[in-house]
Amino acid sequence: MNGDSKDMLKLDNQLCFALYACSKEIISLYKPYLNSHGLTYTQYITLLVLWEQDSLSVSELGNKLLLDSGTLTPLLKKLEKSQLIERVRDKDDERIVKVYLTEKGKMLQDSFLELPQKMFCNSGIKLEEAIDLKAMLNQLLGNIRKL
Amino acid sequence: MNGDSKDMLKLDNQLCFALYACSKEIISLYKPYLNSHGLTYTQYITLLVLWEQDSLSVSELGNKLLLDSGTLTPLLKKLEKSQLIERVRDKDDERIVKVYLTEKGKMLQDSFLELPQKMFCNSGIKLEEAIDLKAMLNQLLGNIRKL
DNA sequence: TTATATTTAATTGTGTACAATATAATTGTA
DNA sequence: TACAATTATATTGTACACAATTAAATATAA
Repeated sequence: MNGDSKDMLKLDNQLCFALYACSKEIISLYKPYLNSHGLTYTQYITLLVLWEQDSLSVSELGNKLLLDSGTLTPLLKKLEKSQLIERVRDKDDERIVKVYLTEKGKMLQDSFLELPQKMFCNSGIKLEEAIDLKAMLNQLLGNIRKL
Repeated sequence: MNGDSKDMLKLDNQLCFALYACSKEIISLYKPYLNSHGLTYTQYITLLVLWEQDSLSVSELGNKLLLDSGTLTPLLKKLEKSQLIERVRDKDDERIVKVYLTEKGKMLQDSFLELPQKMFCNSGIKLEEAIDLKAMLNQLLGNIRKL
């Protein structure tokens, strides 16, 4: 009984560590591609959201990316400094800062159109498995965020 | 064609983001339990390894946890300050720092014996799914680390 | 309408992560 | 034995990540 409990505490039996490690390792596969454009992974997924829907507020970005203003504010300032986005305080509600892609930011999307395919190949995973895996992750994420 | 490429770039189609988000959210479920013992998640998994096998070097810990000395050195110093471990430079090879659990560090394991079960319930995932999910993650991790 | 509450970003502080570099100890080899 | 190459850890610098707090703007209620 106590032995079972100790077994469950082994690193290799931790689903959470598998997630944590996998996440980091996959992100590290992105780095060569992203670095060559001066981007980090977090900056990249922020751009993914904006390419899909421009002119979001900081909190809307945070809701989609599951990041708070403590992470996003400095990150967005960096993207602004590299002239990929603009941060504009909303005229109607001055609490809100809206984020807009610049022309340079919009154009940058073209450089990444092939990246998902490239990353998929790098991962060496089968399409079926990738679909299953993502479905399970999304369901798990849904469970957690309902709490 | 171009439309497909843009679809693939949507955040919701990114396996990597699902992993990244899931990892963070599950870790956040651990926080209440860990904080009450003054631990972070990374400190916790470091202790998991040491509870399984005491007296590892910094690089051995790093190999298991997929962390480098830049992360581990300050983390281990914090665990040492809270008297859960000791860092001892190896007599035979002075390059090596070995990490030992203190009595207090060994005892602490008892406080966490029920945590895996608790976390599993919190996640709301089915046992079968958790097993499948971990198997897929470990295989993916294996693929990546073979590159 | 004025006081209170809520919302939104920004700031501060702590703790990872990791690349790049530094330093010291050890090993391999001419 | 010297000395170059390697190994192990530590340090530095940059960038998240998030809790807690602050501050400003807006909404709500008495």
